[in-house]
Amino acid sequence: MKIKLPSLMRIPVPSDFGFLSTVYSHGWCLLPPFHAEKEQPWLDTVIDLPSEIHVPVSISPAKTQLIVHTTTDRSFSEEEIKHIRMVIRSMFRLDESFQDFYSLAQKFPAFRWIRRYGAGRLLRSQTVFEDIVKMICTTNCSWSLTQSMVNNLVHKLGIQISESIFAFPSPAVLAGCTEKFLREEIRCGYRAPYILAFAQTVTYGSLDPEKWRETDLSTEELYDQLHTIPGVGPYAAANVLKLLGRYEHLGIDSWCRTTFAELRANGRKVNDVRIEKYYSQFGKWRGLFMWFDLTRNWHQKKFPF
DNA sequence: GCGTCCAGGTCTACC
DNA sequence: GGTAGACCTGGACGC
Repeated sequence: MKIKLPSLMRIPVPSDFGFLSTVYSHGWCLLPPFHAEKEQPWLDTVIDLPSEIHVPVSISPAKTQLIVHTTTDRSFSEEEIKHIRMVIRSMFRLDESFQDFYSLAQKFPAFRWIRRYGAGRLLRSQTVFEDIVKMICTTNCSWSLTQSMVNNLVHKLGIQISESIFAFPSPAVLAGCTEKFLREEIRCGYRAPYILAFAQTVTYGSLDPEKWRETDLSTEELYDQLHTIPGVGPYAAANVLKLLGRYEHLGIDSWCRTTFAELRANGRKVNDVRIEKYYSQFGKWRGLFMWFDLTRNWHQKKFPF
């Protein structure tokens, strides 16, 4: 039986969930298919159904719920509606428990703000594949170049939904590209062979990164597997791990070093050993503590987007 | 407008 | 195991 997707789909959220704090938890909300307007309480994106239908949605918060609007007037099966709901819950990390994280944060006065602001959740893409491709695009370049690469990927290879809305390209589409195209049209530079090889391994090989969101592998085993992907080094592997719900690695980059130095060392240059040592007091949550420590100003003053 | 320099994370070759 | 250099791009800067 086919039923119409309601223009208002409502998804309950946990009491410790903060919509804006999650949307602006890091830069992903500015990379398409995500689209967020400066501090406006909604997030646009495109949900890809298994039937290869792409559904544009706009998500906004209510008191204890997310409200999902869609502009499409097509009908959806119950399974498709279930899929849309599951994807949105996964993007906003609604099914992850942050109780232990908040309990630990409460013990440190400097970190009590995190729960107060409903922060703690890191926005993630629809698929692990998309998160990894985007993470490779953040390596060794400025944020503006990352935006340029992802914009090109989506607008030149993704399915067009409307005039301005595109879906993220599938592994198969990326696997069918040439290295030359990725270099010259997407402007990926030397990352082109890495992205191509990853997409081809996912499409034609045995690698299924989506399994990593539900796996019995230890964090170190998972880290090692991520590290085997060409183009994914310590920084990228650690930050993909955070999007998989594992926070034991810090994923320190140059911005983290500079910000830590300003925040906790009076501007003096610090090495990674000192940063690791400082956050080791937060145990398995240390990666998340580091991130929200360094981005505290975003939440308390003004999001930098 | 043009040329040069620099920052950024990963990989590879070398010691 | 540690280190140096190459990879590539866009932005900043000087002329």
